[in-house]
Amino acid sequence: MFRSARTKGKDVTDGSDSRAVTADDVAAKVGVSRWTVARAFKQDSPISPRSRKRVLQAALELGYVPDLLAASLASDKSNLVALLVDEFENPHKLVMLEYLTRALRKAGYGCLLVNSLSDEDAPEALLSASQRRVDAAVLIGMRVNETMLDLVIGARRLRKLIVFARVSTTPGALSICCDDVTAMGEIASHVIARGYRRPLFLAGPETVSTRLMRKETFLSRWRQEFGSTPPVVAVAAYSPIKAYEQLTAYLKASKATDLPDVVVCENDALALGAVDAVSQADHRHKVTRGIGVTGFDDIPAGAMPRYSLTTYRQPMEDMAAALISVLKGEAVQNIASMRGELVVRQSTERL
Amino acid sequence: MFRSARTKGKDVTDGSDSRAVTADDVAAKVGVSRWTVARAFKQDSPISPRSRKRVLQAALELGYVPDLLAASLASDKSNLVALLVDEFENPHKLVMLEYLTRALRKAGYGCLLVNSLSDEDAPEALLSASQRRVDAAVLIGMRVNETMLDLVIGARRLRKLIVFARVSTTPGALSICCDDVTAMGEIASHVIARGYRRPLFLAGPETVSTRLMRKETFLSRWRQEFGSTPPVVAVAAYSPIKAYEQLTAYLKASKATDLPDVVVCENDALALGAVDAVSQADHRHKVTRGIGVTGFDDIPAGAMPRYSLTTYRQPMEDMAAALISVLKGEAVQNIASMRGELVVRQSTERL
DNA sequence: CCATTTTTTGCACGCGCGTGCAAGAGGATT
DNA sequence: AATCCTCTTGCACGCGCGTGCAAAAAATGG
Repeated sequence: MFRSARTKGKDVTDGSDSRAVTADDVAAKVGVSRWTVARAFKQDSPISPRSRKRVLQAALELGYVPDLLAASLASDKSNLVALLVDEFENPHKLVMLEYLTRALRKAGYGCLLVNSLSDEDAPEALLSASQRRVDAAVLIGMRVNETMLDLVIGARRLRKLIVFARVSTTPGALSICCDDVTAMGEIASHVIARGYRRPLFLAGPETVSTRLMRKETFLSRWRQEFGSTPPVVAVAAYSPIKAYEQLTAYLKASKATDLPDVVVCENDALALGAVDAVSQADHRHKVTRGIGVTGFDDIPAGAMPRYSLTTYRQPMEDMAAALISVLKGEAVQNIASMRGELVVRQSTERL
Repeated sequence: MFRSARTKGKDVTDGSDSRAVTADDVAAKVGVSRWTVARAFKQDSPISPRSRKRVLQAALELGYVPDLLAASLASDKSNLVALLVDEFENPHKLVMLEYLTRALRKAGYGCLLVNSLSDEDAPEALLSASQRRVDAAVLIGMRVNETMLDLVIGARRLRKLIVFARVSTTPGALSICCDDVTAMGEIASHVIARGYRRPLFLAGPETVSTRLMRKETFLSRWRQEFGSTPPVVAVAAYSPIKAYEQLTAYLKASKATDLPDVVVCENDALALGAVDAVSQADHRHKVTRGIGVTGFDDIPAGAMPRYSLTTYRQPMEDMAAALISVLKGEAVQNIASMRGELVVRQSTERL
């Protein structure tokens, strides 16, 4: 009862009252209204240079920064983008995360990373993202699922659904990726030019890889060129280990005359395993050392001298930039058919 | 002027008005108040089973889910955790992200992934996270920086600062990691037991690795055991390539009699490069094939037959669980000295 | 059947900031 | 000096939900 008026003031002694400083505090200190403070923090808003300077100065002293949460609620724009990832075994995911988080942060967006625990969990993952009012959801190397679409279209919480690094013809979902057909065409040409004639295609899980045109492209190109269809091995997951195991088993089971002379892989994760499988000392006396290998993605590990993997680099920088443009509502050219480049290394060097 | 009252209603025809459905909508449909709707979605709240059922049913039909953004603002609890990552070259980062995002999501937290672009950028990264009112910021394998602490302590926006997988004695920052001393002790014992006697320690960037006790532990243990201090090579970054290059250069420059018989690495990222460097055909006629290598982290690539790396696995599951406990405000035992396990593979098998 | 307890429901107020518009200040013009 | 225009500032209202408490309803006991 004896506590005087200053109890409510903010100069309570040590300032250990844990309330965060708001725009009102800054406004009071400078002697302007809260809205002027807000203007000082927003580019291109009508405010006198003098006021802005004083406000920013005071904000600095008080340690004020605008609360994006409140801003999101009020403006109905969160500047938050959900990144949905369904598996973390493929090292390329880390590369994508690096590029995306970098680009998004520079553009002023926050990233909500959502681990889509399993396939069935995907819709729930998307839902949990939408509950945070994200401006867009980006599926990183994931495919869209019917339930997910219903969710998006149904409850209108999600403004944009973007499929990154994978084609998607699903209406309502925008896809940012490079042109698999052209890319795999380049790989095929390279393989052919190097003189390989008995390719084996190493694909990912059937259900997933149907979405990638890589296999189709390679096979049909080969048919067209040589009239025969190369064998295909479908690996159970995009993981080097699995690829290693399955390819090793395949090689062991093959007759010496049926051995491939090159293994064309759907991506680098598989290719790393393939290189390992191929470079084993022997497979029941069959020499596989000279077998070539190609990948797709150009992950850092592939550049190691030990792998030295011939692969195809997707234009990540451009793809990330395209994402930003899409978020800002700008139109983007060739958004689903960007061009990358073939990276030739020793894994396709004939001995 | 002629538009009647229904203009404002929500039965405008096709429902294409993009406003998301709120608790009020559900409440109206069921014939209860908004608060009852809220209760239906919250565990352990006083609500009759009947009401809850009806509300949830209506919510399902309308496609309603609570808006976490508004909830955060109102409750001053965002259930959002910022994950700060400063580099994406170390594959172990992906492993950590997987464990953390999984555990956090299961516990009902969202993850804000922030790419701390550079060392100087770290404070700003942290600031940008705090602007979203995160309940905690987790530095993944990053070290705390003075400016960051000021920020945290100064503006009281950040409730918790957690350093994951790295020790930190900084007051105000809580560290969740395994006991480097014990861990490296096990590695040292293993190396000694295997009969290696001329170790080389491969460390990361000087400024960073001083925070890790691994180097110190190994060196002092060796001194204690044999009275001599092993040589150290500090690699410029935790990247396999860099490690490969620098170790290769070192081996080339060494006299044949000075070659190490084992390379003890600060982590797997370095160790992968080390294995590659060591297993080269020759270094100016010096045979390095038999040199052992040890790592730290147990990244997936190390398990590949080609590397088959002896390493130390951190108890990621427990560490993630510990993080959850910390977030919930529970006390955790041995939070900075958890136990992992030595994983022995062929890279320390004497020929 | 009424008093009492327990369960269930409703509500005022606030979280921190954006939007759109109107009022005020300052300068230039006639 | 009065007028007009431009630059700058202030404000009412709302975003969707949580908190704490009070009112209402249902259940219990005698």
